[in-house]
Amino acid sequence: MATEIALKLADGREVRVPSGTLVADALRSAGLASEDVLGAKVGGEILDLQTPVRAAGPFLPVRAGTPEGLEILRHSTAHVMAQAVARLFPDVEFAIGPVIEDGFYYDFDTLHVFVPEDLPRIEAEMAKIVAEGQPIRRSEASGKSEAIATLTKTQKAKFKSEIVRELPEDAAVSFYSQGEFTDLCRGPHLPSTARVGKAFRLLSVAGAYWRADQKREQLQRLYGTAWFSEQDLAAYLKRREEAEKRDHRKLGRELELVSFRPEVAPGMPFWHPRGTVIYNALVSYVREKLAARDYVEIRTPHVLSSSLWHRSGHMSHYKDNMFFTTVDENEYAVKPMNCPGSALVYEAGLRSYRDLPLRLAEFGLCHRYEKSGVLAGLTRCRAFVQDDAHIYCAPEQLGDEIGALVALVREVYAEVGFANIRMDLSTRPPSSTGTDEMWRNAEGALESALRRIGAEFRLAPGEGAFYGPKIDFQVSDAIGRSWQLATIQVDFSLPKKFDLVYVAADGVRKRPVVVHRAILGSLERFIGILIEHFAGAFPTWLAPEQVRVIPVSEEKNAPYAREVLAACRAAGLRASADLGSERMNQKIRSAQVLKVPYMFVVGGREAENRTVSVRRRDEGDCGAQPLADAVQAVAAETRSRSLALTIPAQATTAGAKKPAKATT
RNA sequence: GCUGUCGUAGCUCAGUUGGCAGAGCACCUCCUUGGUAAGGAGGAGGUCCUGGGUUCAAAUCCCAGCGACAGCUCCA
Repeated sequence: MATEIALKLADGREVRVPSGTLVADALRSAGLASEDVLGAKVGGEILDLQTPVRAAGPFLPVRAGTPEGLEILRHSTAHVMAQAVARLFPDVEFAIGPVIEDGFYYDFDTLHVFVPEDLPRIEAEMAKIVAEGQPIRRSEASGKSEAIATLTKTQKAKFKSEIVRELPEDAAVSFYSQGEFTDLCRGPHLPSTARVGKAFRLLSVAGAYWRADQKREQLQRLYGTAWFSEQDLAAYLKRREEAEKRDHRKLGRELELVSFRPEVAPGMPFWHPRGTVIYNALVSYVREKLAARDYVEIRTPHVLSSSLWHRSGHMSHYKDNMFFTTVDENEYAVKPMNCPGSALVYEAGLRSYRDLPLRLAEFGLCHRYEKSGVLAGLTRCRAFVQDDAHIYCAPEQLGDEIGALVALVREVYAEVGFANIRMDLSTRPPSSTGTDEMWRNAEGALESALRRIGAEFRLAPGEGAFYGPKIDFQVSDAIGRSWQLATIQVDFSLPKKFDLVYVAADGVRKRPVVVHRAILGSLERFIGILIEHFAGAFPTWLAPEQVRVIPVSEEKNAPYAREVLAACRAAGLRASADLGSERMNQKIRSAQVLKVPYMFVVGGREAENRTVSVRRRDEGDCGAQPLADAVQAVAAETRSRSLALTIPAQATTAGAKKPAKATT
C-alpha cells in the first residue's frame, strides 16, 4: 500500500524506501545509522529518528555537533526544562517552547512567579532527568479531536488545544513523551533525555504574551541555552560576557561620550564633548559623500502644526508615537520624521524636470514617543538625528537613483568598518496604495539595481511599506550580532498627499516619486552600534581624542610637552597634554582607559632630539620618532580614515640617531 | 504599555535581626618629578529614587508612583 519514495543521499546514491518509513530505518537502509546521527534533513526540514519520511528528495543525516543537531538538542533540552518545571510547580500549563538562536525558551502559565533563584533549582531537576536517561518516544494522534482528547486527559491544555484546533484537518499531530511528561510537539527530539548531557544553562526569566499578543494571556518565559560540549557552553557564556563589556551604555559613560537623565528626559541622550566629536565626525563624513553626489542640504522646523501631520497622514497612523504641544490654542507636533518638512521645501517653488532628481538631505532632529519599555540607551531613543534625505525624481529615474544609493550605502559601511552587509528587498504588502504599474516599476527598479551591482539580497515578499517597496540593510558587528541600519524606501503616497508636481519636457505637470533614505539611520543608534563594534576603541578619524601628550616629568618636560601639543593642534589633530602632577604611569593608564589611540611620551631625550616616544593603545611603546613625522603620520591616518592604527609597532628605540620614517 | 528584577556618594558596590551612612575608584589639597597600565598622605562628597504607611526608631518592613535593566520577534 505504501508507495516507495526515493531518497537522494549526499554522495549521489539513491535509496528507495516505503513512504512512512522512520528516519532511523531509512538511515539504516542507507548505511548511515550511527550513534552520532540524531535525525535527517529532508526537504529543509529536520526530522528526528522516530519521524516517518513521506517526501522524496535529498536526505541528509543530521549529526551531533552540527547546527542542525543543535536544534534537536535544544528542543529536547526545552522539554527537559518543561518536565523539571512540571515536577517543581505542578499547577503549570505549557504554551510553546521553541528553539531560538543560541538556545531555547519555554512559555509557562503558573501561579508561581519565577524568580532568578528558581533557575538553579530547575537546572538541578533537569540534571536529574538527564541522569534518569528516559527514552523520548514519539507518537501520533489519529486526528485533531483525538489529540485534544489526549491533551485534556493528561494536562491543562488551553494553549495546546488552541494550537491543535488551528492545524489543517489532515495534519499529523504528534506527541513526545519522556517518563511522566508528555507534550504536544512537532519535534524533532533526541532519542533519550540522557543525550541532553550537561552543557546547558538556564539564563533568564521574562514575561511574554501568548502568541505575542498584548491582549492575550501573560505568560512566564524561561530562556536557556544548550550545547554539545561544556567547552561550547563556556565559550558561549564568555561571548555573552564579552558583549556585556561592550555595552554602549556602559562604555558611553566610561568614555565620557554621553549621559542620560531619566528624571528629566527619559530616552533622550545628552551628548558630552567627547561624544559630540564622534557625532560631528560622522556628520561631516556623510556631508562629504553627499557633496560629491549632488545632494543639497536643508533644515526645517522641529515643531509643526498638527494640520500638516493630518495632511501627511501621520495623525491617523503615527499619532501615538508623537509629542504634542499647544500654543495660542493651536496644536503643534514635534516632528517624528523629516518627510513633511522636506515636501514643503519641494513645494516652495514650481519644479522643472530639469531640477530632477532633487536630492534634499537633512540632518533633522526627530522626537518619537517610544513606549518606555522599548527604550534602550542609544540604540532606541526618543530624540535622535537621522542622516535623512528625500530624493524627488521622475519614475524613469528611479533605477539609477536606487543603484547609486545601494552603492553609496555599501561604500559607507565598508569605510566605517562593517564588512558583512545583508540586504532585504521588501515588496508590495497585501494592503497598499498606488497602482499595479507603479509597484511593478518600483519593485523592478529596486531589484534590477541590486542585480546590476551584483549584490546578494533576500526577497521579503509582502513586507514592504503600504506606500512603496524598500530595501533594508543589516550589518554584522565585530561579535556577530546583526543590526538593521540603512533603509531605502520608495514612496508613491507622499507626492500625492502633498500634490507635488514637476513640469515635464512637454510642459505637462507630472507627479514625481520620492525616495526616503538614511544611510547611518540615526546618528544615535549608529554611534551606539559603533561603540559596541569597536568596543570603544574608535579608529583615529573618529576618536574623540587622537593624541595625548604625556611628559615623563611634568616639572622638567612641561615646556616641550606644550610645544608638542601645539604641533599636534597645528596639524588639526584632536590632542591634549596631561600636565598634572601624577606619575607618568598613571597618566598612561588614564589615556589607555579612555582608549586614546596615540600617546606621545616626552622626556629629556625627546626634548633634546625633538622627537616623541609614540605609544599605541593597542601595541604599547613604539619607540621614538621625529615630532613632525609622528604628527604627519597621525594626520594622514585621519585623512585616510584608516580603521587600524598605522604608525608601525616596531620603530627604532628611544634616542636612536636615525629614527624610522613614519609611514602613512 | 505588560511581566519580572533592581534603585545607597560622579562610578562600581557593601550595609547583619529595623538601632549613629560605609569601601574602592574618580574628585580636591599637600608631599612626590618619575621612562611606558594605578607613588603617598589628607579632605570633601548622601533627599539611601519619590510620596505615603507601620514602628519608640525605617536605607532596611508594607503600599503607590517614577526610573533603569531583561524580555514581550523566532509561533506544537
